[in-house]
Amino acid sequence: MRDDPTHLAEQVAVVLRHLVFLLRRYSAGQPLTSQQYGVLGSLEHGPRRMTALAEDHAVQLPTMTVQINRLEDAGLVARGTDPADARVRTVELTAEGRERLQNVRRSRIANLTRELAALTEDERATLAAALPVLAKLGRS
Amino acid sequence: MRDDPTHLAEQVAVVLRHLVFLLRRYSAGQPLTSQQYGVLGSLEHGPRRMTALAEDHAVQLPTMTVQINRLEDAGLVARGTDPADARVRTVELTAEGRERLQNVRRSRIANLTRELAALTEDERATLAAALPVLAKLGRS
DNA sequence: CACGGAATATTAGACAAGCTAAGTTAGTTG
DNA sequence: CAACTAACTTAGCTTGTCTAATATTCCGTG
Repeated sequence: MRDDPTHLAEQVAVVLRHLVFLLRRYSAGQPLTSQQYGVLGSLEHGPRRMTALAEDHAVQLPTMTVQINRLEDAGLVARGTDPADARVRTVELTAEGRERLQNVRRSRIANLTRELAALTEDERATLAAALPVLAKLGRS
Repeated sequence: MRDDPTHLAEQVAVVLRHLVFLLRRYSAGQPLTSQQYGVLGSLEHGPRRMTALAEDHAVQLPTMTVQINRLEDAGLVARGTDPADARVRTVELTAEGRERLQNVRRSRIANLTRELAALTEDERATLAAALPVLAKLGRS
């Protein structure tokens, strides 16, 4: 009964709700929304096309168009074109976008680090061991 | 270095993003939104007042008013009044609301259970051990 | 090479979820 | 009792998402 998947599932469901809640609290009051930071993150390693961004974030293309419009208005990304295919629009970080991304990432990591530092070493080890398992969920 | 909080924080951040993503995918296409199910869940153990619901879900009162309006229109909750204080509106599940909540919960648990069943017993144990630690995050 | 279909993106229009500010009604207190 | 406070609701805004419709470009076939 200790490792009954259904029983475990109920506990996981509770914890997941807690975590979602936490994340929402973390990102309240930031200059950009978490979705927008997510998009910036996708551009970290170079330009991407609209379709790729939409797939990355599991949204429809028009949704991504709206997001990129706003980020472009804010000067954080720039649109370009693919020389090989004029239908394709590319998107890349501006210098300011890159800076913003780094700042936010640092602040997020710092927050999390503070929370993790409050745990015991055993707890951190337990958590670290579970991360690969959590990462596996949903990949099936 | 293995248990350096900053390093761990980076990994946790990645996994959390993954989990949020997962949850969003789970709740796509359901008849109600996950927020609405969340509200139904808060009513499971009896009537609550608007302020209490808003606090539960960390939203402002007007947001909760809108949610309850929709759930009331859908026949899933009913508003009442507090006999001791006429300013207070209470909200409780209707029979249909309770049924809907149970259905969704069953289906969610079933989904999660299926995913967990695909793991090895060791992985489930690792996950189970980490749940209390995850639940501790953000409580500080 | 012209034409039709496929691919890429944007625009338009809808809805949910959140916010703040302002309004209403009902208790509470000097 | 008048003024203040508390509990909600309403109104109006922004963001994020969707689908449907449109524009533009590419490609394959006759």
